Amino acid sequence: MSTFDTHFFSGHTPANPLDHPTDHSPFHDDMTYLGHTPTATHPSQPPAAPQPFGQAQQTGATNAAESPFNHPLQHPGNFFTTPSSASSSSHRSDFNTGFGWSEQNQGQQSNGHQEHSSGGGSDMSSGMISAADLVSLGDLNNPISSSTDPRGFHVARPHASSFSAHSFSQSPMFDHGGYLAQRAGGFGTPFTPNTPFTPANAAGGGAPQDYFGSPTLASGDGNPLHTPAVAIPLSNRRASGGTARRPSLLNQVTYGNGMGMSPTGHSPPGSRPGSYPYPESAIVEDDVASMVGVPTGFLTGPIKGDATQQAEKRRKRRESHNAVERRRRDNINEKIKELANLLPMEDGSFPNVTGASERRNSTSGGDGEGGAGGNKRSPGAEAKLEKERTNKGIVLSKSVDHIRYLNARCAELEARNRELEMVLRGGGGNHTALLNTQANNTMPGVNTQGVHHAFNFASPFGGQQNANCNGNGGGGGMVAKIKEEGNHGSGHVSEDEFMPRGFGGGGGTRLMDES
Amino acid sequence: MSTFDTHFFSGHTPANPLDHPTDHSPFHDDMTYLGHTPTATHPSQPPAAPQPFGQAQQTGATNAAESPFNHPLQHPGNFFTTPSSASSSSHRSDFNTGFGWSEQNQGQQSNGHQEHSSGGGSDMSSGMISAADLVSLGDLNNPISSSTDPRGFHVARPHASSFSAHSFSQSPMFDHGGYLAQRAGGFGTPFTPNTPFTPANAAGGGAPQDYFGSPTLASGDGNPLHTPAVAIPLSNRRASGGTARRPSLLNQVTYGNGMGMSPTGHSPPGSRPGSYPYPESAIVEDDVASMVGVPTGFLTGPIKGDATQQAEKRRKRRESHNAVERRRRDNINEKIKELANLLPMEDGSFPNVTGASERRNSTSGGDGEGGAGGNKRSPGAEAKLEKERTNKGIVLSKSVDHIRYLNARCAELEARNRELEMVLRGGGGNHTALLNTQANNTMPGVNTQGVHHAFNFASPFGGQQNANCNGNGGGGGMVAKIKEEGNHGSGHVSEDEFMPRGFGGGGGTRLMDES
DNA sequence: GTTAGCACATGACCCT
DNA sequence: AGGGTCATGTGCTAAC
Repeated sequence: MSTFDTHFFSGHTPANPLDHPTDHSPFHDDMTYLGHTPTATHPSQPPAAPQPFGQAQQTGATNAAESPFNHPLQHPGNFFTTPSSASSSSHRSDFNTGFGWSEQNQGQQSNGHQEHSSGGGSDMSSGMISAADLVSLGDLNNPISSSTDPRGFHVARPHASSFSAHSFSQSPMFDHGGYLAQRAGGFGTPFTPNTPFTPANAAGGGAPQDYFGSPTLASGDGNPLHTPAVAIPLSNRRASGGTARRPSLLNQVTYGNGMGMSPTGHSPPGSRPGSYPYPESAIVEDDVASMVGVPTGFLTGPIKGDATQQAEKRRKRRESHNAVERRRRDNINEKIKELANLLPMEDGSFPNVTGASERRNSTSGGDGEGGAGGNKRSPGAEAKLEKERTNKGIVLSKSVDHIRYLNARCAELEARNRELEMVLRGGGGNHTALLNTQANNTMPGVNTQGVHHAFNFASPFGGQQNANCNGNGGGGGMVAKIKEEGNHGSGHVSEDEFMPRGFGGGGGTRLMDES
Repeated sequence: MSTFDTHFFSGHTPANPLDHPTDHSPFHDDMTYLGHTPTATHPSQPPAAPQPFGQAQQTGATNAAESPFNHPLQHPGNFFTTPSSASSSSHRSDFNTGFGWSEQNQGQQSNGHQEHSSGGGSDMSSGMISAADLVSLGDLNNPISSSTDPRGFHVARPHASSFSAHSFSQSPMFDHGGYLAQRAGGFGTPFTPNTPFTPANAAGGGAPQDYFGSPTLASGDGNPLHTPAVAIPLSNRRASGGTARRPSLLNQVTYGNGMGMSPTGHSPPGSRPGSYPYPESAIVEDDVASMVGVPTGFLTGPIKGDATQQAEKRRKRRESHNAVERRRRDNINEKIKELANLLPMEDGSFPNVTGASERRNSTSGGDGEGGAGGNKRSPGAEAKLEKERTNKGIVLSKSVDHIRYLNARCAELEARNRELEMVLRGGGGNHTALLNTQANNTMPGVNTQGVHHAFNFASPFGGQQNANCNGNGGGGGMVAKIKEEGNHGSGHVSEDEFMPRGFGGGGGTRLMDES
């Protein structure tokens, strides 16, 4: 058995019925009805050799080829619609151009590994000072020592950070802001009315240190004494905040309102996101001294020796942790993006197919909707569209719906298969009836053919999810049993009224549990 | 057209072929082969009335009924395995008990709406003081005015917060830490060696204020002057950190090592997570004074008037923003949890089915694996198992795989359907051949029956994803075309080596693109 | 000691 | 002006 073939919950093998006194598991049902052995293997099936995680899926691959939707009736595909787009529904042609998903992905997939180290200069990017920092400043006789990760006072001088050169290739794809411009702009980013004093433009405008612009190590002079003379508003120096944020390539193409963007805001195709140092936060003594308004001498003395030790430790740990956390976030975002790529678009196509955006861009005026919209597309439409497209909550919600749909679809197909095989086996002589009657059944869900009676797939995402991909055939009793047990009594978890901004009932998921 | 039926990318209606000069869209393909009109509607299909977002899915509902896996060969179900469990693969029975997923969800879904307000006392929970706070303290003649969201000094006295009573029913389900104990413990939580001085136990141990224990408003005396006399280590008072963290019910059941847990650490079944006030961060003047070690008088004078104005504004916005952000997080987590519930377990069952955990708990020793493990299950096995189970990255990755599998499965079923219908239509007379030969074809992927030749579903998650749920029948050319276009050239986005900790190749997704 | 998981609060940005 | 989304850094925890 492979190292990776470990089963976590495998105490009871499916072959052992003793472990299933009341076996609801669909596992034991007859999948190979009429001798048909499915060949589609589940991803969990083969004990595959260990693979790099990021390569487990092919983001940006032929998602359209995976599309289960081919019929307009079956797949309106309005996966990415929003309630806020209600006003634009009258002229729908406003939104059919400039999607550019594939281009963005192309830009994103260039070079995989990216090393990044913090610059040498004083770390301006994240100036959060914790209360602990201050209390230890004022009350050094009361050290916090019992913690497993004791915090000391941050008197660490700016360091040539050992940012550990973690490799993470993904870039966050859900950046809806204009950080790209500020980041990619680097030094030259001009001040804009809306971005008053970010570290990026602060460094670019006045301070000599290049904390964000350079992807290489120690772009500054490395002299820790070079703390910026200009009093940078420290509201932008917080560690936990929008500072030192990596650009997002997803919106790189579509986002183009130019607000605060330098001409070089768009990084060239070859360039990479994540190529910024992302310096970790570190409080410099001088900074603190100026912050609290006490003379710098207050910080000198025996304090410094101990504090620097602690601070160095803390700093190191913080940086490492930040890198780990960043990788984790990137991974999650990557997965969400893959999910988004697996979801069908409004027209049933898939976002990553090459040519999809070209199709959308090509003949925007040629629609038959009576060109109400015409070309009066607002400049932010694409960005908005992209936002809706890449909203994490929406993507996840649609993914849930999509899986449920696919389950229902599989169940339907299997029922149909069983039907056909039964007829073919010679059970019923009504071949022509089977083949013809359903052709006229254009209304989904009102199927009265007799076989589908156990499953109403008209609203498979309604209250009762009896979509079992192997259908359970005529034996719908088990499904109903599970349904009654698990659903009505204990279901209905999410009761809040929360709806993310861009999320439409557009998903079309209709709940019948509300009754 | 409903308000929610807006199409974002709908400039080209599917009915208009002019918009698709080179139409890759599977939309136009023949889905109703042989007159079979699929009834499974896509979630995006009906222009449903707007629904509360959280109700769009039924978390914890009859997920098992949606299972597409019925055959052991087709679904090993080792979705939640990890490489770290390699050592335990020899005695797999160690991990087959105590899952308790359904119970946890039951506990989580009790009452939906939860109002929470910050307590009246001084806000101890989050004591982060930003650099901006300090710079405005020390350099008040240099106000930060250019920002659209200027930060002032936090001199706001503890306030009966207008925490805006946002309702959010979800609770975070991915809390792998022991926060629950500390939180639920509230007052009585004893000090533990590893949790030196959290606000919770600090409040419980010495300070009279009940900042975390009470779900109701202003559980303290409400007197803002009652700042704690004891010098609480402020390293635990940071806003951006683990403070004021809501408990997670997902691990509530399984997490039981008792580390730092009060006897009442486990909230009763009827109780709710999220019933803690989650006070927003606010720096009190006295706190700051004590923090920086300057006399309180330092903060008095003309400073206070201006600062309080600013601080109040900031505080309000911060609280609102935090609430919004919290809702967003909860929503995302809720969706991920739903995805997790849609994923099959190792044995093919689904986590939320009532009785699943009982099944797992019932006869752990009855496996036929040769009870190597026996009962030597480590106490943290369940927690660990639960962690693996609820790892966000794993869930998302598995979801991607699962969708791809379902697509492949649908395509396979449709091909089979087409096959059967062709035979039934009278095309080929080899009824028996069709019905019998595949029965012996136990090796997936080596199907040589002729119809499946265009699609090799043996490794549908390999390099080329040609799993189209409507199969495109004999016209596999289009799929191949898309494949060639979109995949090899622009695919392969994720190239990093990152693999989340608990994630095994256990997912089994094997990539063939590596060649 | 290292790595990883999570929730959290926050700043920046966006749109309405 | 308010609400929303995002990335970030952090503290805490567990596991290796």
